[in-house]
Amino acid sequence: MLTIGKLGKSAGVKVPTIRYYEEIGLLPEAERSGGNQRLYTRRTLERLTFIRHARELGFPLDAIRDLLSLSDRPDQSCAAVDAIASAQLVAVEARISRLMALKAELERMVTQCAGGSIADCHVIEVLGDHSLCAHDHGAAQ
Amino acid sequence: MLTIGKLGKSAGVKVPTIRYYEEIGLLPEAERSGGNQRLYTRRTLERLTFIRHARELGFPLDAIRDLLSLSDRPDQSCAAVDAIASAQLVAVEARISRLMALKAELERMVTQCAGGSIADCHVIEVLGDHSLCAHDHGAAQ
DNA sequence: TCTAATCTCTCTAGCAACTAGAGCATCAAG
DNA sequence: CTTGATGCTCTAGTTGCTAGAGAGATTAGA
Repeated sequence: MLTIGKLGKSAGVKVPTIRYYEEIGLLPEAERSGGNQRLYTRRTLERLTFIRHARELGFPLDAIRDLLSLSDRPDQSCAAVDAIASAQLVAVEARISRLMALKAELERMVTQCAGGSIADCHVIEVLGDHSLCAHDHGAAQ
Repeated sequence: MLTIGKLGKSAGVKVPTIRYYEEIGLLPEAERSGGNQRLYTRRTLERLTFIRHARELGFPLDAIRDLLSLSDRPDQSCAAVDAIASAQLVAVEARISRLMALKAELERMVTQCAGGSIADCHVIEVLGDHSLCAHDHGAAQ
């Protein structure tokens, strides 16, 4: 059995985060030692590692919750899993394309800065007037 | 003078957001009508438009606060402005490259999904084991 | 002029996904 | 047996808003 600290270290997740995951029901309530400390099995380590990896891949906790409950039903079709992952892929692609537009605009702003006084600063000017933008960047997130 | 609703419509910012910006000191406290309703000048509309545009470009509110106070000192050098914009550019670039790694990994996961049962699902498998990843994606965001 | 619809006001609470800190209790090592 | 690391619970803070309650203000139409 692992204490919360060892579990955190093994999975690469901070201790308060583990308690948070328990609180929101992403991890089951842990067994307790005589002194009321949480004790975990290897099974929970796997589950937490899964969560951490999915978080690294940008999945929101709600999606992870769904993925976890799906992974507990190994005999079912993985279509639902595929749908969640595909949705995440679409979301990531959308964020990338928005960020590319932002990047282009920021580069234009910065390279056109003549390094003079703020009164002539292209950056300030562009920020004050969207119509000076070359690209049609939408709202970021 | 504009009411908060008209100001919001003109600048493309929701009414509660305007009040929030006032609360955190990003907008000055508005004048009030006899009936205690906020009244704004064209000057505030410009300021709010500036804020909205900077937000669309992904600047955090703290950076916007700095940009605004810099833009109030037109005679100073725009080096500080440039630094803020460049930092934002770097941040955007970093997020893009992280997202590209995520995208690659998600694509790999999704395309390798054979469409069978969850027990054989590549997506679930990869999520549970980071060493199956081809790319070294870091943490998202 | 009255009234009904639409603003606007303040206040609190909530979202995601944690992080930080206070003030204790417990545990392992020496 | 003590000491330092780790653990516990609880509250509150982060970012940038959004939603809702319940009340007052304003405005357009009849």
